[in-house]
Amino acid sequence: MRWNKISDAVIRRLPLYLRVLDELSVETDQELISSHDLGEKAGVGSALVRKDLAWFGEFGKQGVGYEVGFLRNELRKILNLDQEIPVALVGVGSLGIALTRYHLKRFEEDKSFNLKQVALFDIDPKKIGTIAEGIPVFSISEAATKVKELNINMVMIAVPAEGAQEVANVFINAGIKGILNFAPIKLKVPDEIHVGDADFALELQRLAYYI
Amino acid sequence: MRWNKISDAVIRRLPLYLRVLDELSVETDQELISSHDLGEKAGVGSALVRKDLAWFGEFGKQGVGYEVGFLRNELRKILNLDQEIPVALVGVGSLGIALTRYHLKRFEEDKSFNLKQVALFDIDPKKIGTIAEGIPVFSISEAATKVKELNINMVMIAVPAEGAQEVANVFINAGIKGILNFAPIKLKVPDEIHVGDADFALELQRLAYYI
DNA sequence: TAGATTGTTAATCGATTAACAATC
DNA sequence: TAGATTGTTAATCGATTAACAATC
Repeated sequence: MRWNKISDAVIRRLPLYLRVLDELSVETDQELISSHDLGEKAGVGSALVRKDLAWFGEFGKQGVGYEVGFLRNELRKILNLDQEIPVALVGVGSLGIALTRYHLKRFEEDKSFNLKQVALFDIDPKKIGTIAEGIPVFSISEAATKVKELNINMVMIAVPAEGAQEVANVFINAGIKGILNFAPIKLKVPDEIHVGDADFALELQRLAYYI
Repeated sequence: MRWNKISDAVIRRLPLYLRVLDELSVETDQELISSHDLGEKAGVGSALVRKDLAWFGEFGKQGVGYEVGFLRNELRKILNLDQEIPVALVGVGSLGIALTRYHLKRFEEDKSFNLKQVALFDIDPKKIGTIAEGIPVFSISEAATKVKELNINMVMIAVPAEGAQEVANVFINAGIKGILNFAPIKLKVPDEIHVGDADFALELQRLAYYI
């Protein structure tokens, strides 16, 4: 990476900060923010905010704080969100469709959300070749071709648990770098592939503990 | 709680272990599992598996391992999943509907997923009073009544960001204990309320860093 | 100048891992 | 009995917080 081995705990908070800065620049004309305020809005201590940002540069001014627009821009660059990132989704079921709609809405509304959904994949012949929510549905057998053609480097997997590992393998072989996995299964992937888990059932079960 | 102050990091792994044990008892007739194997399938070190479980009791036998069925049962009890837990969802948009379908499927297929969706809520008069996916849609103004009547103690919030905090407030006042929040906003809640964040856009943005 | 807030170092806190005696 | 694996303690590792000199 461009900065050597910054902890994932740090990276996870950057989108949180970015979200706060986006809100600020849309909803207010506030031009400066302190680490204290930014932390409060993001749910993070102010010292940690400063430490996180300091990994990437000196973005603030002593006695003043951080410039909202500038910091927002820097965070976008760090997260590669200053360019449009093509993303695909596999599994055109009701969850897949809903995620796609939600994604499209987010892409329209939120200027920093530069992840563009460009392709859908499924195995159902009835779905392949159709257009869903304005996005073409391809066969999973076309993965390698389409990943290259459309420059896709991230996929969301929204297929049943049984198929998820196989789908992951196919797309990893096709050359993608990141997976957001909605299936209730622990994917086995090579070290260089990053996986985000988005199985909301796990989270619900965790919350049940505290009832 | 029944065990005093066990770290949330521990609690988060329990549903992971439970998922592995569920698979095992459905797909194989394996009756014993070692902390090593359980850890491998859950993506956790074996020492940590033993330490996590040891917080709640002595569930294993030296030289033998853990009984799959027994441990599964114990984990269910610990997570309160040995009883049906009534859950509601707020926001009957396409995301809400998809989550509901997914939830219902999961509830049918997965014996340990004892979280039952019993009510939907929305503000749209056209939706209120209807039945979606077999579940009645109530007005958010009925929250207090329905939460008591149906014994709801967890809600999933799938409304736009602008409305999420207000919805959270209403349901917290109605007496719920846990929130699974799909809206892209940091909810402010009292200490005793537990919130799970399920904004998949944040996770996608994180993954973008590693491209 | 006086007040505020950064960037950074040192101190603390918590979580994971290693190791091993106990024992099935 | 010999081999395996637990439960648990001690060691390590990493992440967060406190504190403060530098400086806007």
